Amino acid sequence: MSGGKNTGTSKAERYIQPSLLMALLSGASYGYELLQRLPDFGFFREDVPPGMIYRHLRQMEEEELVISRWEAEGSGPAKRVYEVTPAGREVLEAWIGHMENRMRKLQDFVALYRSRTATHTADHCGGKDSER
Amino acid sequence: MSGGKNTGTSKAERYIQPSLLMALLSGASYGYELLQRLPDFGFFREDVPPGMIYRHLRQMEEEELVISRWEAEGSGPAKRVYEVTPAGREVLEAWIGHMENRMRKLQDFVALYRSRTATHTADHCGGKDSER
DNA sequence: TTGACATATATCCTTAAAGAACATATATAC
DNA sequence: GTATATATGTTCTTTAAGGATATATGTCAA
Repeated sequence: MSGGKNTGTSKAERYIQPSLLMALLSGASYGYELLQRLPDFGFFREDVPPGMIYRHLRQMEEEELVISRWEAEGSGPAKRVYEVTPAGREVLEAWIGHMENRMRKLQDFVALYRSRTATHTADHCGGKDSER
Repeated sequence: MSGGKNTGTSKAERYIQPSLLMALLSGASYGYELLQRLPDFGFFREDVPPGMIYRHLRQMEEEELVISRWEAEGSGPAKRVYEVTPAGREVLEAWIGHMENRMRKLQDFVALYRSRTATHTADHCGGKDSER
């Protein structure tokens, strides 16, 4: 087959930025650790491409959503430890609003679908919420 | 301005394919009409780039999610009228499942945010599962 | 002490999708 | 017959994700 037929589940939005901000909300962290914590937020599969994380962290620092400092203490090579700024918190808050808005739209869409595909075989069309 | 600072609301997923399938669910239609109906589903702004719609319709036909026929009746130029196929219905159903899944993840994320930013000014820090 | 391995960060390249501009064709009204 | 609204289609550019790879450093064992 040449096509491939991606049935239904195409590439979804990753929400990388809000996930990173959320992770940093509970305390400073660094790229390598964030790599392992990010999947917990639900928007990633198990393996997160490292380049993407570092790229985003840099970009976020440029936008002053986070600040970084080098930390040489501890074992292993030095880490660049990031911390979220007040501006970062605001942006995360905005992301939350954006997500709630998105949730509402998804809910409306699903509800519309349900109402349009409701089984019309019953003798009466009583409630529209006869689902499991 | 050099930076740009896209604060919080970056480019969101458009859900073009499910929107098109949904629109066709209630009856056959064609590109030019769909252009005007798509914003009703909430995932588009007012103006939908026409090229995008035709591109998607074509691709969906190649995947056999829709079928088209030329219709010369009526006024104006001939229209390519699309109809959703059984396979298309299945894919829409899959999209709905995907959306519900996404909704759940968004809900979890927002709930997590709320729990982490809850005002800690209260006199006790009870359990970690004090969610409503 | 040196070689292997885990940790940690950074850069580059390719691909896929969106966005936008542009091109084509036809029927109808004037 | 010419202008305009309808209708479809193509092409180009930009952007972000995904993936591969490069670099550097500390730890541990032989």
